[in-house]
Amino acid sequence: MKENLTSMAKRLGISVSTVSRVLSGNAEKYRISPETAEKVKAEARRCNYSPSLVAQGLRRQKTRTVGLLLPALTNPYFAEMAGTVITECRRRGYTTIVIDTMEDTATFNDGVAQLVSRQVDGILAAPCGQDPKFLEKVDIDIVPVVLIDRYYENSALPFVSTNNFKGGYDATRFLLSHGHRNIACIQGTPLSTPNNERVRGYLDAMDEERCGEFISVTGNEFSIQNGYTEARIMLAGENPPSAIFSLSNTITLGVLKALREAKLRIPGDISLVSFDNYSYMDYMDPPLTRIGQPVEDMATLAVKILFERMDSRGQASSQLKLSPSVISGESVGFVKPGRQAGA
Amino acid sequence: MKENLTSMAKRLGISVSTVSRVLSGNAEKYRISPETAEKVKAEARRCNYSPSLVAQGLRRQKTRTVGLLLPALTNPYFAEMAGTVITECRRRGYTTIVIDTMEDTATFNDGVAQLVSRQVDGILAAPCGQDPKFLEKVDIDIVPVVLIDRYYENSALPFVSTNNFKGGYDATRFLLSHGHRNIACIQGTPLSTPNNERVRGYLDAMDEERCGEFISVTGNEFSIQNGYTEARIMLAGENPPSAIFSLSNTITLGVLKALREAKLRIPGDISLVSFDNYSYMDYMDPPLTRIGQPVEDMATLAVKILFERMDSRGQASSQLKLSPSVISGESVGFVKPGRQAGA
DNA sequence: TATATTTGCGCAAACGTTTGTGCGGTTAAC
DNA sequence: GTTAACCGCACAAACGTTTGCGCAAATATA
Repeated sequence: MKENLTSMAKRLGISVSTVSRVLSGNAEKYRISPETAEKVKAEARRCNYSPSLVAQGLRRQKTRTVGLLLPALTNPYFAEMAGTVITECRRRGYTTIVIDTMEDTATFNDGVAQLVSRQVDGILAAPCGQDPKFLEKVDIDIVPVVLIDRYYENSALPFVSTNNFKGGYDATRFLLSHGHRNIACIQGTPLSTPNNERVRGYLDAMDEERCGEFISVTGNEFSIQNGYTEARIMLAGENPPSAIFSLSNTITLGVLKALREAKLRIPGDISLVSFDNYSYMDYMDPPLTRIGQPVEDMATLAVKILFERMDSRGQASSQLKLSPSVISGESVGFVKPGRQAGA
Repeated sequence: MKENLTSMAKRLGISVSTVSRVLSGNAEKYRISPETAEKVKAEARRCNYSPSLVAQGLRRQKTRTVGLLLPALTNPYFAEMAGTVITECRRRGYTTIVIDTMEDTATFNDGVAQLVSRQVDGILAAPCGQDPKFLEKVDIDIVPVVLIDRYYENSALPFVSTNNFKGGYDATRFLLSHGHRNIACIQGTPLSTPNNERVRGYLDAMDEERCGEFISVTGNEFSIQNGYTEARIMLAGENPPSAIFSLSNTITLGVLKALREAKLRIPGDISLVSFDNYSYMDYMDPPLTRIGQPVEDMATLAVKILFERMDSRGQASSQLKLSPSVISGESVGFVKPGRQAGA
């Protein structure tokens, strides 16, 4: 049942090399006669032979496989990314090994080691941890690496990411333009580039508008729980914000829970802008105003760049930040001018 | 930089076999002296050797890899499944190759062929298409297969799925118990087992309550678009339902869009129950009443069964249906008794 | 007819492991 | 002082491919 070149060669009474050459499409290159070639192909069809990609991988030192490391597939943002990457790789005849690193640096490093052991031809990663050294070493010595979503500040590793600064900035400006001044920002893990860039955008916008006194950045995780906790603390404080800028879809769900418990109406009592975009957000109460990331474009581009690097290692390292977009919902209201002027 | 047994053996002045035996933990089995063993291990650490899993795979005819085929990673239901499967496999020292079949039978079959070529040690699949023959053949001749979520009616292939019949039945009974009689069901792809079982549950419940005259099953795809279209048609009809039973999260989003456009209030004007459960549904307008599937349990169990079959091929084929749960939201209202009695 | 070229294909090494077998040397048994 | 048992390791084949090289026969050239 498990056919291989040898068994077919034996049956045909010819050598393995001839069979191999025919089936790998090198018949004329090696001057195999059309008749022989046809016989081989027929036999291959007959016993529906499929080559062992393991053996091929060993011999060719190419596995036609790429590795994908993501922090959490349960996050629909990364799930969509994974879907696109897998499909794009498939289009090119490559299969994808996915590793869910669970936001854990050890698991991440382990995963990279696994991929190297498996001799993948390229690695796509949203890294965990702050130290680029390991990945840089892998990239230089072993196999090309392209980062996606998250990247390292001081590294030449190529990446494709959202322009998170712009996202943070635009979101904040959107709130400012509606008269809000006391705008609180609830962040995710403070160690990741996307988070820090979003915060920087928020800070810049606030500063531009001379709202330094209202600046408030809290939270420490991209999770529902974190959003809930921070929102509760905030609402219990003495000068609660008129608007919240939530840095992820998960945080937003937590915030919503807190607001609902506090019986606050959106946008009547408080306004909300969230990072990330999913169709369900149009059906929430109220539909959310949000910052959409071009997930599909990012994934497609990252794959493209990875394959370019796989083809020829000489490429200049591209570091791309794609623009996010503001998607209007109904979760942002106007504040009467002057109302918050005196803090 | 890329170390292997040979290079290390050469440097140590001993044979490859000895190095191999030490590093694969068979030192004492082959009576390698502790001193030699230590030297080898030290050298391996020094040049941080990691074995080529490709070569190992070829020699051992085991790749420590499982293949996972899913219809659409963009669906958070499958994304969560993928996450759990990947993590469970990782726990056991296996990596996972994920294939997104995009609900396409050809892509699915292709994917299975790929996995076979790559000599995965086991396959986990939510199949596309109705013909179990191919997969059965693979399962018997090549590598164990376990189905997940979707399965074949007349096949001995093991599977783990939700008890979709119960889900459909419970959902319908829930609506019936609130006085609804004219309950419309919007289905997904009519060729998949989950869909058909859910519909069967709906039909059974309706029949039990002698509501045969109100039975209405429409739609043909697990998509937002389908939900939207069918809901619109339904509302334009002459005897619109008082409740809708939507067979997936995606369909539900479409239904919501249609209802909103028609300015119908939930549950005031119309009630809604949806299959699938996500935390965001608690924050919708209104929070949805829904049927939750035990995704994580399913995935964990499926992996468990797969590994049992991988260990010893003799296992009895287990076919499991896990119970779904009704999660109460606020999208179902009471109907005044008798109101719909006369159709 | 003798030489050169081409045609069609097989040999064998290599990719990096694993593992059955066997060999020389030390130690034990008698 | 034989023979037996054991210890520590090396040899080589195998897993299923790919591919450089070369060989014999056929054909072309002179």
